[in-house]
Amino acid sequence: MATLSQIARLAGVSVSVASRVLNGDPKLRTRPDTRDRVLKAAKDLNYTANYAGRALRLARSKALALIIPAVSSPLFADLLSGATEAAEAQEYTLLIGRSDRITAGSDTLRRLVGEGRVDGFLLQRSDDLSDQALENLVANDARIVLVTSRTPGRRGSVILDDVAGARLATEHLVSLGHTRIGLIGGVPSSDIARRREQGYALALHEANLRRREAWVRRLGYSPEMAAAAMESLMATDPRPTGVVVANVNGAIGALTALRRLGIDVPGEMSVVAYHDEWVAEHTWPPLTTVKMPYYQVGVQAVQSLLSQLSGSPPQDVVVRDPAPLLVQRMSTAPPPPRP
Amino acid sequence: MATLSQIARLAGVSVSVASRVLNGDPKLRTRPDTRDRVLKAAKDLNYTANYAGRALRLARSKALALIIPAVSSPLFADLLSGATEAAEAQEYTLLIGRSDRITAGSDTLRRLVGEGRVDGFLLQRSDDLSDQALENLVANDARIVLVTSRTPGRRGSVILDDVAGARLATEHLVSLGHTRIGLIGGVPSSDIARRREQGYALALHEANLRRREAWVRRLGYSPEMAAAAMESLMATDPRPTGVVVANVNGAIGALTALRRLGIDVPGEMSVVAYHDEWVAEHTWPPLTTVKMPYYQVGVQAVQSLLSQLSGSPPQDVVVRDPAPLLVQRMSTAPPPPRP
DNA sequence: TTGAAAGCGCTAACAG
DNA sequence: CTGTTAGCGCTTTCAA
Repeated sequence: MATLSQIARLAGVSVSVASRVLNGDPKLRTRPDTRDRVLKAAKDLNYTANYAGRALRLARSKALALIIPAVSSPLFADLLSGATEAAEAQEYTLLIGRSDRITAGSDTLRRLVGEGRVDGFLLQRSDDLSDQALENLVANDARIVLVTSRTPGRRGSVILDDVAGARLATEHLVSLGHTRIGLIGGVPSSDIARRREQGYALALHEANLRRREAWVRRLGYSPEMAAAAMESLMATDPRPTGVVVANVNGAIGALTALRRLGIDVPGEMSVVAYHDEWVAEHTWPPLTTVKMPYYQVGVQAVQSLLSQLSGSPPQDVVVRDPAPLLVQRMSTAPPPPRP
Repeated sequence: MATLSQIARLAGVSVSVASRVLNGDPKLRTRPDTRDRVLKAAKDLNYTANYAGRALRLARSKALALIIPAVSSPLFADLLSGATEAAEAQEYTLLIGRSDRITAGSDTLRRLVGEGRVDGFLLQRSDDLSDQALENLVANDARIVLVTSRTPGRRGSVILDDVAGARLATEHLVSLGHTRIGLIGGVPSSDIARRREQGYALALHEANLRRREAWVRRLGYSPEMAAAAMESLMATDPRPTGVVVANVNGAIGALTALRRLGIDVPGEMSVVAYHDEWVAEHTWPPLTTVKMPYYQVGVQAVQSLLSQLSGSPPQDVVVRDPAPLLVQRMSTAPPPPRP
């Protein structure tokens, strides 16, 4: 590849002029034709600035890393698209990492920025990283923003409006006439799970419905865990007629469990899921979901990170736009008539 | 972060010694205690070599990019894991890009390596990039390996054993007693699709079954396309009693179509899918699939790329290990009795 | 056994 | 309006 000095030589100028022309330095005044010669030389030699040279000089890599737990969830695509889009708009490159590698004692994060490979991180924690471990890990490092989760001891996060989302899901069941509504939620240690449960509780409260501890399960979001949760919910008496599953992938597992038990959906049991993704259209029955602005979380997260990197104090933001949207499909219906 | 010269100063040696100690230069002979002082200093200052400095000096970034079309397919996770694992084993970093951005005229690829951000690529083409466009794009660039696809004019690829996989899927239906077997395949311009169709044809041939053009569809792998294909297959007369769908995500769509049509699976129609993924366990009925070594393709691809980068001539490799595996679930059964 | 020094490609302060 | 120059952090040749 061509280097700056080759451009300069070809254009008959010094490297510094070439550099400034190519970077569009605003406070540079040149004769139009010098400028043109440089531009032409760059085009002729098909010049692209060497990344390492620039990074070394500027002490910035213009790269960010997105660290996420599970790349096998289709949900992840939205977040990634948003982040990629926003990063590219600012001429940043995005690296993907897996957060199951990020354990309490690991220095993966520190190493990546220590090496200068990336300027900062978007970190979506995995559920088995405790608040304490997380805080130790990220300390008050302004080069990190937490995605979808927050932790008390630390600023710099962007999350969904989980209470609004879970509330909308619950209200949907309420509006169909359900009075016995269960929740298949995340693990209790997760702030995300707690917010979603709060939304659920809020909707029940406003509908004057009793919230029964026997109808809530907190095993986690995986299809397997949610399936187990659903099975145990079905063993309660009386059992719920509708359930909100706090994650689509879990809802898919829950549907499987119901099928195994021979329970008709939505005839005997309604299921509404938090989050929407393409698979939800193809389950049986197709899942009624609440679509959350996950893409926008990605966008906002890189914007937050970039502004932290340029010195602004870390903020905790919650993305409310677009608002949670109920995508009505076929897994929900009025409850069966009381015998 | 600490720099080499800080280490050197702290250890009371020159930067050159520090560098060589830290890099484990084999032809360096030092007094044990000099070595120890350097190591200790590095540990005390928590040293990590600056990435840009090294990249600039060595003119290599130690980073690779994986460019794929659809990040929303759970399948992708396997490929990514394999590639990541293999890359990290060689101390390379992996970048993810989306190949829908890589259009015929685009210079995204050239720019990424032109800038020196990455040393090379794994490229999984999107179906709508023609052979010709692809060849123009990648020319004979040794910094690229094609993943899951190949193109006649070019060496340097790693693919699955698609004919074996599709054949296994088809044989499964044959062994259940099906004689009227359809195929929902990829678009005709795709070499991948052609190989899978070949495997299908081969199995039919060996079973002395007639291959009917009316029973094959070539619309593509998306759930929507496969659903459309399935619908039109069901309009044939006589219609097939079993169908192999050349991609899981397509199979999920195909199941949806069958449900819309009120056709019982596997009672009236058996469905077997190429590729396995977690969602396949949770469809209704759970999908019988052929699991392909996708993870290993990821591993092999970075190995191939790395060896191309170090000068070996590009090879075309097909991953056969582990062999395609039939994962029997509930979407396949013997054909209905002939009336 | 160790050190000095050059130079990778780039930007920016400063000088003309 | 344009050029000279220092230096980012690193590896490596060469000399001591």
